[in-house]
Amino acid sequence: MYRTHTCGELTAEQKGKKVTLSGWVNRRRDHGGLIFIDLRDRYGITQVVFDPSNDKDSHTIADDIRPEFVLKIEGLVRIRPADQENSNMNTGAIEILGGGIEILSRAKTPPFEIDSDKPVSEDLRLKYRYLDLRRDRMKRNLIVRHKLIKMIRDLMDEEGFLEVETPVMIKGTPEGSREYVVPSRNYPGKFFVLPQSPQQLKQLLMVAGIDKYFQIARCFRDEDQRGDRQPEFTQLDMEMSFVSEEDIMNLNEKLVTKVIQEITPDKELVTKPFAKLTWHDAMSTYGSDKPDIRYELHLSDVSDIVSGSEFKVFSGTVASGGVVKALRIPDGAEMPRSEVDSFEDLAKQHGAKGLAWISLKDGEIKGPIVKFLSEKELSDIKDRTEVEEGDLIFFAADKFETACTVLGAARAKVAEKQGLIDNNKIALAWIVDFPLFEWSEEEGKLTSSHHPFTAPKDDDLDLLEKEPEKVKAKAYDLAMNGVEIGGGSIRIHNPDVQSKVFDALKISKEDAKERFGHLLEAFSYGAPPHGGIAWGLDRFIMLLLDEPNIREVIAFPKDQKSKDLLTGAPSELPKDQIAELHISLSKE
RNA sequence: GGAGCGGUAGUUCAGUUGGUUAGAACGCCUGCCUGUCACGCAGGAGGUCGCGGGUUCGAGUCCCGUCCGUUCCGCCA
Repeated sequence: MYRTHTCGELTAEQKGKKVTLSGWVNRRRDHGGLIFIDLRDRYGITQVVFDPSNDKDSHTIADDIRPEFVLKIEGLVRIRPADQENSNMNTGAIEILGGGIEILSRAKTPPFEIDSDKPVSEDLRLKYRYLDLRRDRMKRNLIVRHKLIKMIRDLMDEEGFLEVETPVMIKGTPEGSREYVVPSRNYPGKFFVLPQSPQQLKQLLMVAGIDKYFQIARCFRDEDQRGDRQPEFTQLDMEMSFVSEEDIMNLNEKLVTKVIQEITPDKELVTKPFAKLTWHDAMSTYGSDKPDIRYELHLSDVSDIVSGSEFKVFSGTVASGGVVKALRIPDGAEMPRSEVDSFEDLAKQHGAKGLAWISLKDGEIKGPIVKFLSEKELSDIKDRTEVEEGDLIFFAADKFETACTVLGAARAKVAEKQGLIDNNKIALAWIVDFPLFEWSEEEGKLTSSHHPFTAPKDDDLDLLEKEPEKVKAKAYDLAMNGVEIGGGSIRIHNPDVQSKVFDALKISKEDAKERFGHLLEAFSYGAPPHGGIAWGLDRFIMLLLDEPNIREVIAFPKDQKSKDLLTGAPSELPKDQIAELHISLSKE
């Protein structure tokens, strides 16, 4: 028998008991006479002491062992001597008097210290992920992740949902993100793809009458990575029949709230109920469609004030249908020039041509653009932005979305710099009334903001043909502390509406049939009104654990170039295997 | 595809204006130590300064190129 107990459970209650523990050597302290070994497993750490006067042989072996050796240790549980308790350890009241030691496995010196929270570069951690996972931080993250997913499964079950697994090899329907492609040995020139989400399959389940479906679903996207994106990631995917937007939001609000309260009881959920913002208001007020509403700092719209201004950058933008937005930076007037420049760089990164500013110092308005603005304009701007002595105001003049986004980025940067963000708070906001379509410069046509099955608002149905860009969607995103953690919609179940949407997207009937025929046909056999939502589970866990990126909550993540540094994937395949798949590789 | 930051000992980093033998901490190795728990003490080993080229009497340091990592933009229905 390898163990009678784990390394995390022994207390004074087991005093005098003969026990066997197995685990890794966390640390060894050799006092010449006494040798202390901290033995570690998934559950905790227990101190073992080897005393030559008690057992000479064990002491001799203990002398030879090193960190990360795997040991089986037998011994007696005993209370530590007075004043020798360690209150930092769960097992700190006791120790094992080592009476037998077997080296189950020797270990090389690890490339980084396991028993330390000192930073280690991430490529090294990923290459030796199995060692990284021994460390407290990652162990904790995996445990929390497990708890959270188990809790979700239980809650969904209580709500009457059925978990249904959907295939991971599906038909490619190029629309949106790039798909990972799987060749098929039996069908030359034909391919499966991995799902970006189980979207169409869950809608088919609604047609099948499953009514309330959910799945902890692996999804795949062959796009460039970010701190909160991975090529494969996990969604809590759900779909319901006979529901409204409110039904779905209410249910999810209940779930999210319960999970947060259970998993992070120390955090304060400051939005009860969740905030609800229209997409337009979120953009206009916070400069983001996933705003962090833990702090104020609102954008103002000064378009009307400067529409007739001599400053052509402003008046010209308004004349051509754009807007002029303003962001007040508290105490920004003392900002060094270099910092103002850094905001301008940020603005340019987000598509702005520039970033104008004025400041209020000693009761006087200063700044390079002041001379172009009239007294009245300046005083109206002061009133509108509620600027105070010592503040600075940034202006962005551009198309609505660009102007808002630019100042939204500035807003986030200011909040970060000025420490306005309280990490013990959680703020959740529903973002609703998204535009159904958005203009794609690249494709020169409208594309779906969400996906082509998203239902338009009932009131906007008349606009579908004439002014599709004004149509709002029955869609909703959930933003948590400035991160999008979920999104969904009511789907179209009416063939007429669907075909109008395809028209607006310039998807021909043939095209639609080729790509979505299976779904459209299914809808012709009695489709219930339905809708759903998907959470980005990794992101959600990341936020709850205060981790800076999604990789910290995934056991074996890819790096930013979508490589697996541990196994070396992706890798080349033998020529005959390639040939069998009817693929030829282009030569550079 | 683009931009920023980074790459120096096993690890995390420092390295001044270009100047002798490239340092620190932790880790590792050896010895001593019977109550430590980040044990302590003494000693030691350990470096292609990512790679290639250039400037220079002299390059970790400056220039060019390149590779890798990371963050952001594009992209992500």
